[in-house]
Amino acid sequence: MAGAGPPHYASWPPPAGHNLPPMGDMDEVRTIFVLGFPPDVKERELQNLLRWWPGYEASQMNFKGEQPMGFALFSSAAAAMAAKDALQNLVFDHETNSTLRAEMAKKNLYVKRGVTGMGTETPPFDQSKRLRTAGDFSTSHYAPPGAFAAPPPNSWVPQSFMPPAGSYDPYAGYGLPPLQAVAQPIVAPVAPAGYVPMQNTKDNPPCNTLFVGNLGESTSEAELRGIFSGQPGFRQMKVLRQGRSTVCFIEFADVNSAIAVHNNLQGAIVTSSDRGGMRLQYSKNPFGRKKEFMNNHQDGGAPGVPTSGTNS
DNA sequence: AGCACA
Repeated sequence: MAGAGPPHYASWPPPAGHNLPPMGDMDEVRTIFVLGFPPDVKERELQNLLRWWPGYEASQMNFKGEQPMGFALFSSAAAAMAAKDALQNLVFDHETNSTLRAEMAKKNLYVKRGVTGMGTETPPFDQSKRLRTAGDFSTSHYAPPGAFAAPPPNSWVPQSFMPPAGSYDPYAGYGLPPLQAVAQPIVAPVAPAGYVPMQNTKDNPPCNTLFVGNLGESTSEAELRGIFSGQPGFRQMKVLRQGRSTVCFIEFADVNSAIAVHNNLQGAIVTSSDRGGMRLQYSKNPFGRKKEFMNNHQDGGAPGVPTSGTNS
C-alpha cells in the first residue's frame, strides 16, 4: 500500500518564472481551496476579492460545514498558485480574527456554463447542490464593470496589478513580489505550554486526520488553531463541543504529516483546557471520507488512503 | 471518554 500514489498536487512548473508552459494543461489542477472566512462571509466577497487576480475565472463559496469554504478557478495552475500564495494568511476580517488559508484544491472547480444539466462532473468536495460561479462571464476573463478603481488598500494586491483588458497574459502578474510579507498571520503559532505523559491506548490506524481528545470545555479554538495550523501539512481543523468536553479534528495533507504531529504533540498542554495534555489519536474517519462498510467491500482496509479521484 | 464533515 505504500504505493507511490499519483501526486495530489500536479507537478507545477518550477518557480523559474519565465519558462512556464503556455497555458497549463487542462488536467492540471488550477483551482484553489480557501478556508478561514468568517461565518457570515458572502460568496460575493470571495468573487470581489479574487476577480482582480490575473487568470481568475470563477469562484464559489460553499457553506456546508461549520466554516465556509471557498473555491476559485484560474486559467492556469501557475495563476492559481500565485493567488493561493497571495491569499495565504491574509487577514480577511480583523474583527473576527479571520485569517485565510489557501491550498490547491484536489480537483478543478466545475463551472457550469449554462443551466444545462450536465451534472456528472464532480466539483471539489461535495457535489454541488450549491454550484455557484462568478456569475455571468461571457468573455474569456472577467472584466470588472469599472466600479472599482482601486483595489482595497492594505491587501495583497500588487501595484502593478491591473485587470488586463485586451491581450491577456496570464503570467503577466506572476513573479510577483513576496506577497506573504504583506499579510501577517494573525493566528500566531503557539507552542504548547509543555507536555504531559500521555498513554494512548486504543488508537486507530494512521490516517491523515487526527482526533484530539482530553480537552476541557473551556478549550479555546484559537489556541488549538495556534498550535496546529502551523504544523507541516496542516489543512483544516474542526472543533466540536460535547457538553463538558471538547474534541477536535485536524486534517493534514498526507498521512505522514499527521503521524508526525501525532507523535510530536502527544500530551501537549493546552493552556485553555483544564485537563492538562491533549490526547492525539488517528481519526476513525478521515476528513471528507465517509465510512464505507457494506457499500464497498473492495476497499476494506486503507483508512488513510483516499481514493484519489478518477481523473478522467 | 468523547469521532464530525461528506
